[in-house]
Amino acid sequence: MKRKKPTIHDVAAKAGVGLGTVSRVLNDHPAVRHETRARVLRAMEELGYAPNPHARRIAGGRSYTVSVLLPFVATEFYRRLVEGIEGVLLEQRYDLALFPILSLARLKRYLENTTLAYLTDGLILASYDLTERFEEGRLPTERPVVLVDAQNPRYDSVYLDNRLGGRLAGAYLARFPGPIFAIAVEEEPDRAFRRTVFAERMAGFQEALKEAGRPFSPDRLYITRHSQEGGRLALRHFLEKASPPLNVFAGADQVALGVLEEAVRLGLTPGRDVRVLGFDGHPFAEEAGLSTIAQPVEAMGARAAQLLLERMRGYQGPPREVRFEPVLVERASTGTPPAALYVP
Amino acid sequence: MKRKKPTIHDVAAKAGVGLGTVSRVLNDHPAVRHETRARVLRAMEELGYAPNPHARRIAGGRSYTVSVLLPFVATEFYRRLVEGIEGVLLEQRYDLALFPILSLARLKRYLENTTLAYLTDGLILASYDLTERFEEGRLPTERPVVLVDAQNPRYDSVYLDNRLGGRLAGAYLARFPGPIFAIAVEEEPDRAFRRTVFAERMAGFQEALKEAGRPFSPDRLYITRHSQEGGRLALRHFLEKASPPLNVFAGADQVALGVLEEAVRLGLTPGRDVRVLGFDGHPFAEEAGLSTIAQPVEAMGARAAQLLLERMRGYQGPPREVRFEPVLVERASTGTPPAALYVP
DNA sequence: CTGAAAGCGCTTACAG
DNA sequence: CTGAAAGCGCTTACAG
Repeated sequence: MKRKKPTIHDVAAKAGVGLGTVSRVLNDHPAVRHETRARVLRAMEELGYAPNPHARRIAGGRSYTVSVLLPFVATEFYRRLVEGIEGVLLEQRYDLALFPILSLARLKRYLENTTLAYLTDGLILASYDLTERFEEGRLPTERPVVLVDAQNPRYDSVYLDNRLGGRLAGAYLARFPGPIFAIAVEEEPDRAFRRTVFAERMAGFQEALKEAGRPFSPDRLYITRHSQEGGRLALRHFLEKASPPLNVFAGADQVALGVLEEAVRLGLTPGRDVRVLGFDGHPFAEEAGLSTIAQPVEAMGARAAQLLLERMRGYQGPPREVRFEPVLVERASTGTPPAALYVP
Repeated sequence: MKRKKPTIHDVAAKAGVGLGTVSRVLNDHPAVRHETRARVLRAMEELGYAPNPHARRIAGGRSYTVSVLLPFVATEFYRRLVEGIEGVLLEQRYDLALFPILSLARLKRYLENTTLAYLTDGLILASYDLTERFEEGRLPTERPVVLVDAQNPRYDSVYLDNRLGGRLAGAYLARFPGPIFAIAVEEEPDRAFRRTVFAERMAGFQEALKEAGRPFSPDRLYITRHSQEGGRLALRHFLEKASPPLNVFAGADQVALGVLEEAVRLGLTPGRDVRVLGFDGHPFAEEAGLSTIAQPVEAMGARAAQLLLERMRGYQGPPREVRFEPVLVERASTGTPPAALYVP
């Protein structure tokens, strides 16, 4: 019933060419005549050929795989990031292996030389601040490493200017009447990761408010974990301190969504009684009509993958820094027409 | 500086044996004299030899890898489950590849024959109810499949008796004076997964309460997402309906933790003013002194891995069902001495 | 631009 | 119990 999977030999025979030629077609080698390539491609098609990645790995002496180490938090941010990385990698016939870092012990194990992650040609490390965990702030690996959503002078780093995002948020909300509140997101203390992005957002936010002549008072800050319910609690808290209309900057879209949810539950009108501004620009924010500071997460992932690919191909230059800028997107939750871009 | 990694040839030469013998030692083949084995092992040690998994895969014609497909939710439950699975797999020199199912589209892609997950020798599917998504409730793959935290008559299934867990909770809380409340956990509607475990827990809970002569009234149920803040909101809600002391069953430890947190914030004493019972038996529950219905997650994962390994080795019998039973663990949050096991 | 050959590092019958 | 050989499905110089 099930015949054996076709191999490169079958393709070569069918196309009437040598093995090497088939391999070249597979690898997009330029030195193949157009017509030959077409013939090989057709043979593959007809045979239903799919290359065996393991054979490729042993013959090529590489793994054709990139490890992505990321915090074990299932948020939309990482979904988008992985999507961005994967897009670039698959195009180059690289596989992506995900290593959720459940603990620091596990991160170290990942880097041991007997482990899967180690057998990989390069790694992308997301959101991890290296300096505090490893000696000299270097990972114990000789493979190329690229950081994303993090920064370190020793590695190529792709990151968002979170402070600028906070500034955009502050400058924007300062235009509205009514008191201004903010929700900061706090990480679980027992995580292997400590992120500074939320603190940076808040710092930029307070900076901009001050410059606008509306300094932020600390008692208008609510701190919660990264959950929608956290946003609900925050709004309740704010409403004990002030009456609508009020303005809320949430450090993450998901939390902002909770503010919106609670506002509606309480019979308040978002965009009028409660103006809500999120941070992230996730797709669900658009559906919810949530104004937000959008970050190009997929593009950041893609860029990180490109930098890594270059390193894996031998690029030896000094560490590179790629800084992305967030953008304010206005929607109904701040009472403005949907999808309009705010240009200061 | 960096010499080439040693191969099986180097080991064979150093130990003064043939290639085959080294391979046999690697694979725990019984037909190797004890002394020979020791010699080979020593040679490996001295050389710092580590087998190349890719070579193994192509020579053996198998991937020596198991795919674990699981929902993209980073909870303690999945951390424990993966740990249990991995323990068994690594022992047998199998690798584990994690595939977080970000969407249904992605699940389908995982099963396509060009994709990584497909190249695997078997798969473990966690928490997924197949029947509603695929024709005839079968996955489009010919590899062995084992379900864990889920049940389907067509596949080996390893699961917890969640209803029993709910019953234990109900029978236990019925012993205490004061009103009884419950918190049900709801899944995000847009997830590719729909889990029935939380509903089963609640059904068992209400069943037991009824049998105890203390039927549960629907207005004492609060529904929230799986977050600690959800527990905080729930307790606030309950306190609007009744005064302490009151009893709360939370469908998940994390939510129960939020109840505890809020109780303390409000100056109430857990175990006296508010009795809280969780569900899961996660390590953090012990630290928090949280009474809970404990499930042996690691053991469930390990069992699933064993069943799969048997199938991969050719076992052809009919689908097997392995049912695990939860256990009530009493701690301070219900006012009882820590770590005592409740035996009805 | 293309073919034939060597080789990647293992596993697996097959003899002995 | 053990060795020598064939083979897994590719990639990569090397000729031409």
